[in-house]
Amino acid sequence: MHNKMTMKEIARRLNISITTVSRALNSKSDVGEKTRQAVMALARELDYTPNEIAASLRKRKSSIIGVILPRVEHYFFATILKGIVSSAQKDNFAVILSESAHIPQKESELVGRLIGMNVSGIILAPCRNEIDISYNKSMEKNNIPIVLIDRMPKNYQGHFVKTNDFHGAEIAVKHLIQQGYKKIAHIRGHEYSSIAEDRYQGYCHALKLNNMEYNPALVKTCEFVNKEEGYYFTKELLLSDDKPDAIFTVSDEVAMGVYKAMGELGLNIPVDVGVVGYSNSMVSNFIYPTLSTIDQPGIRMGETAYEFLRSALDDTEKIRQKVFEAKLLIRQSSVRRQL
Amino acid sequence: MHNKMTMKEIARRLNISITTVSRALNSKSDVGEKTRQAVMALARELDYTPNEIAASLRKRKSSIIGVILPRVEHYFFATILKGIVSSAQKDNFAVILSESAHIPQKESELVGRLIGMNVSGIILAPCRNEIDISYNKSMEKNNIPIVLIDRMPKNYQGHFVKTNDFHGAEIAVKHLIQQGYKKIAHIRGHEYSSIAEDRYQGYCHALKLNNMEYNPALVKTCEFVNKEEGYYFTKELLLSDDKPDAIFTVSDEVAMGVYKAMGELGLNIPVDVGVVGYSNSMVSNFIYPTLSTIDQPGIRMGETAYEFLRSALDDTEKIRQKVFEAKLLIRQSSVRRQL
DNA sequence: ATGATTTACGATAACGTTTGCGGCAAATTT
DNA sequence: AAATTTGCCGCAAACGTTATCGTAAATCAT
Repeated sequence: MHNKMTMKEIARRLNISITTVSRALNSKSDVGEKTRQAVMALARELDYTPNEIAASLRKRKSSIIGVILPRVEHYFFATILKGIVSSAQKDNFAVILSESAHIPQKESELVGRLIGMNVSGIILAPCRNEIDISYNKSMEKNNIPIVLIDRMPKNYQGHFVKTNDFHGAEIAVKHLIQQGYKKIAHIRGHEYSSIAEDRYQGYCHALKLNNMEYNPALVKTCEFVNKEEGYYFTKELLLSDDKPDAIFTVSDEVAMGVYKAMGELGLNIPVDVGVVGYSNSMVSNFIYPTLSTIDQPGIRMGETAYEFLRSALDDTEKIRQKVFEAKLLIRQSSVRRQL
Repeated sequence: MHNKMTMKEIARRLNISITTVSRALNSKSDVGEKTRQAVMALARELDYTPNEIAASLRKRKSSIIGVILPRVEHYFFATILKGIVSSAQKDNFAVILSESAHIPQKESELVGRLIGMNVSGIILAPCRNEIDISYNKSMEKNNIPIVLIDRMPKNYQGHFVKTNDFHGAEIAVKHLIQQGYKKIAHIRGHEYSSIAEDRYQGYCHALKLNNMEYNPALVKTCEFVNKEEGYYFTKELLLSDDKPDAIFTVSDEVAMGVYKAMGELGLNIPVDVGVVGYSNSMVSNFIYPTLSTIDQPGIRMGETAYEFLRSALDDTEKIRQKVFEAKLLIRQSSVRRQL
């Protein structure tokens, strides 16, 4: 069990000051070429690894960014994470990952802890669309830049990266209409989720554009946004008087429940009922029939969020915002003529 | 832009020493009840968040653990990560996540950086099964405990959490045999991956146990272990003279390629060819026909790895090892009588 | 040659904590 | 009543860096 190498030790062995060692290793000016070489060589030989903790204490900022996601194992968030981690790694930035589990209070706590760790910035996928304390804590009080991803409060003014959920829903529903479906239901997410709200609005907008009547009985609101609810609401919808002939769901996962219910009811997708999901999860392309869905470029969103954060560290004025356009992937579940 | 709250500031306002503030906040002894209350109250009021960077510099250890995974967006790893993050959060431990991208040298670099960040331990899913430098760097030289997860070098002696890949493969193949399949192919992973090797050995073992001939032409080795290779090798297998009537794949993802190839060849699963995958990915239960596969409890593995690491921090002697038993999930893709 | 600038380095003080040591009352024991 | 323990607290030194400032020597311009 070796003792840990420090600059002090290198300085001692070379008979120079710690200051010089520091300068040499960080390739700053104010250090002679020979001494720099000597320091570098010895550092390599002794397998010196800089103590970034100490450095960031002194510099009052770290090369660590914090990431807070509602759920880490969820595929879409996992791809966002991938984008963040892989691009952060190129810059030698570390990523501290935490999970809010969709609990606003936890989210706020986590922001506090991240600040305590001197992270130089935070990427946050908020659980709700409220004006939130987390944001204030980070940005205004501690001057740590924050980039919101995927969801965000209304009238939010800061950095963000999202997809155009309104438009995504709109083209999904428009597509169903073009396929000849007449009564299109929507299984949506909570009211306090900005993405669910946007998708719902997009759904309404598409109906209006095509002179189709809006029927509140055809809109169901999930609590947990999972398969079980998709299953439950599909049964409810299809066993009611107002039987829809198409269902647009807020997520692919919910659509999985729709499929299951359809199977039990002996209904054919897409002949009897058309289905369009949201997110282009792995599953959607392999399920039978393949599920039409809206593609969200998770990895690129993660990368972009990281880049925004990085540049916000230097230039604090400019506000960076990016809306990725949603893309409709037409597959079997919504194409009537196919059969 | 407020200035950051520090113990010094709290001390100044209460006219006491920083020492006392520290002791009060960390609820140590040697501090009076009234002063403790006062400190706590003021800290809350000022929204003080401790600077953990400074603390961990002084204490020479942090409440941060490092996690290195080959790929973060891969479902199985994402579930492991979930297990780690959610249990770490309960202890107020932070998780630094990095990705080795299956590159051993990167893996080794990352271990170095994590050590530089004073992490108190590392959970590592190694890319290869070589005796690796990363491990030595962490454990022996710096005395930072490390827990390997999922894969590991041969003859590895330290802490680990894995599943019984040998047995998993064995029961998968045994199941195919019991279903009456006679020529069972195996699409496997790299030789230098311990899990691929174990599964391959399990495959061989099951054949031997059932007096079935081992035919090297029926074993294909992937380079990247993805859909494309599954597709490619399936075509190769089924267009050859030695046409198998069942395929056991090293992962569900590879099995996706198998499905695609089957579709193009007009072959029915499971009638013409039986398929069993590995990992119980989300997809497997929704694809048509549903894919029989081996379940790996990713979340529990992550949780266990974290617990091992935590307890290794206190008790450095004991070596902790856990092998989760693999579980066969029989679904449609391997059940012949169904049709 | 003389002054002005540049180069290369060191001494010192931070950054915000924790901790060993010691002080000094009050409380308790002998 | 003296001796000891206990409770509460502060001083000062760390932890391993980096930033600021100063300074001797070397180089430059005049």
